[in-house]
Amino acid sequence: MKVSSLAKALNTTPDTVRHYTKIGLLKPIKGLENGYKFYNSAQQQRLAFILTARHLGFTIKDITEIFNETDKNNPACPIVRDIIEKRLVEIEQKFQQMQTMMTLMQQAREQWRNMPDRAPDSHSICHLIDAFSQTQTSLLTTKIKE
Amino acid sequence: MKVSSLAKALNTTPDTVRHYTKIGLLKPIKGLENGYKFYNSAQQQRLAFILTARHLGFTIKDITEIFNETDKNNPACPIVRDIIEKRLVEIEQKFQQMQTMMTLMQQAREQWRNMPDRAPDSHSICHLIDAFSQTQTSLLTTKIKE
DNA sequence: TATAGACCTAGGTGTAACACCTAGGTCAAG
DNA sequence: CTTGACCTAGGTGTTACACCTAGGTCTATA
Repeated sequence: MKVSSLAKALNTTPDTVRHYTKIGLLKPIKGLENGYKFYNSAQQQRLAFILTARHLGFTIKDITEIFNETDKNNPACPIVRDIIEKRLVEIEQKFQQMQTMMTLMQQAREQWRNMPDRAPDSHSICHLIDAFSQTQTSLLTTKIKE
Repeated sequence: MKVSSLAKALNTTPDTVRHYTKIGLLKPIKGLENGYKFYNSAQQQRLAFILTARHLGFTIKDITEIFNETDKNNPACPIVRDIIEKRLVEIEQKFQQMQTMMTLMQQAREQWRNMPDRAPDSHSICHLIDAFSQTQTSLLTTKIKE
């Protein structure tokens, strides 16, 4: 199989296949005459593995480490279990941060509905933004708490 | 104010201040003798603005566009309202995607608890990962639906 | 006054995982 | 024989900084 057919078969892009090849995750056979790369079914299996792992939040580095073991016939399972724990901690944290930001943005949108447009002046570049500065929001929080 | 004191004052890093300066968002005055950069209160205001906008999910490009207007004394409010809408759509979408991935990862972690370690063989690199391949999961979904 | 320690500069590199572009070679069909 | 679809290697762009380097500056102290 050549690049594009492999990509199509596994529902990804030729560029992605080339990328994985370039960084050594896939090892096609190079045609002697024209330099074209050919992927056999073992390589197809590898690509399928990579795509699934990426789908599960594994990084390219993670996958490289896994292949380092499996290529020596060592089981990857222990590493895989470790990795998912790490990546889950990370994603859960990012998820929280994202939610926090999203909520703030939604608050801003709502609050701004009732605020007029205003030209910038010496003490404010844009009062909409100003209303959400750290100092302003802490004042707000304080007020709410009172 | 020099770089570090400005950074400290607004609770950010000297590198961030230098970065914003390099890309033209901040315009300090350069000391003639030693080339040190000095930030006045207008620049401090700009930095505060940038930090708040970043906090609200605005990109550097967004902020650049805003300054393009405010520097001509045009109101930034209409742009600001537009931007938050765009960024909210984006973040809400990413949030969903992230949640989907996170849920899948959590499912994997649970499911893997009951699965043994296994060495790689010719038809499987790691059966834990395999269990979540597109084809496998669609089979699973099908089974569940039946 | 010499020096150490804290600060500053400009400029470069690294990050993640590809997407996209370029210039040029290859292949199959009509 | 040409056209169109495919391939190659290699380079750039994306985001917002963090970090590093080599070298100059400032200040307090011994």
